[in-house]
Amino acid sequence: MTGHTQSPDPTLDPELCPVHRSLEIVGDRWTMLILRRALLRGTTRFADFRDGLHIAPNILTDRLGKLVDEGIMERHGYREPGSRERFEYVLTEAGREFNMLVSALAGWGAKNRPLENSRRVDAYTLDDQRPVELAYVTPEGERVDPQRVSTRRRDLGDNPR
Amino acid sequence: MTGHTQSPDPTLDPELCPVHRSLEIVGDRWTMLILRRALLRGTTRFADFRDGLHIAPNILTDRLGKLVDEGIMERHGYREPGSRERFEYVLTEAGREFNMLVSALAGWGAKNRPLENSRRVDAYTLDDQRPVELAYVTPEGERVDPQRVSTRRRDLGDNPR
DNA sequence: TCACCTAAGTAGATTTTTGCAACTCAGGTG
DNA sequence: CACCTGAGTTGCAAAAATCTACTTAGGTGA
Repeated sequence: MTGHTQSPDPTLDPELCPVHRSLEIVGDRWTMLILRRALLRGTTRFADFRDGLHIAPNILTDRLGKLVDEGIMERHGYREPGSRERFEYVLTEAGREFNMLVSALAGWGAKNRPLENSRRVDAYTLDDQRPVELAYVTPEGERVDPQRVSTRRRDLGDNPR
Repeated sequence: MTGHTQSPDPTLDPELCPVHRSLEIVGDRWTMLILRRALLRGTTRFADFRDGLHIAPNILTDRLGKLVDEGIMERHGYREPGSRERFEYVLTEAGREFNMLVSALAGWGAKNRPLENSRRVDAYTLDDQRPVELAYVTPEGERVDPQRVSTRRRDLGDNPR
């Protein structure tokens, strides 16, 4: 009998679930596309994001502003010879750590929505350019197939509510 | 002088970037929250998603329908003793593979938005319950710190456009 | 000096998507 | 036969995204 009183579900509160906290930042239609472009192409400038993504400038302003507020990007002035000062948006350390998220998205898409002429999204070590992959590993360093991995919370019993 | 004519940027087309193809599916404010609940709590029923996420039923209908159309969930009839047939939404293999994405989101959130009382999101092997983590690894099985990994495309030179 | 250029935005009208609340529908129970 | 429950549907209001045009600040060339 699960005659439980509906406790105020704690997973509701974004504060209590790290997945939800991340999604508060990147869970809209544009932010992750902006970060992908920054991570995969090194884009930093307003006009390059705007033209490359075909995003409306007011939306881009809003999203870049939020990313700066969140400490994911920094707005830096720069000056090219013979131009006035302009601004660029560069990833912070926290922003660069979205590379695992980009790799996870790329991995899912490549496997589950394969396409003949699709571009590859590779990852490699910065120092010596060795290829790396995103994978589940045990503390002993053994790779485990994602299909053999569960993220199910064990403190819930089998109550899915 | 980069007097090149603006070639129709190929990364624009979602068809050509696996990250974009994934985001076409999970790049909105609700879909990933639904998948998180399915993966972390094993939720399958309409009312449990609705009440657990505080999502409007019309939005939930729409998102579950899309997930079914995309082959990420399957709508199954079930019957509890003394009830009529009802329906549940269960993850397919493609859907379960979003566990890496959930782990990536959880990893970013836990590291970059740490919070005292936050719930942990762990992953473990299905067969013998050993803990696993999401990590970048070389083909030889060496773990590499995400800050030492780049996902930058090398075929672009340093043109970020 | 002045017309023109560029990058980085703002501003306002329109369209689309969400959110909310109430209602429906189908079958089962007392 | 009145009521219950889960799985939705419908209609309207509110919020967000989109499209387009305009602004701003400084630099260049004539």
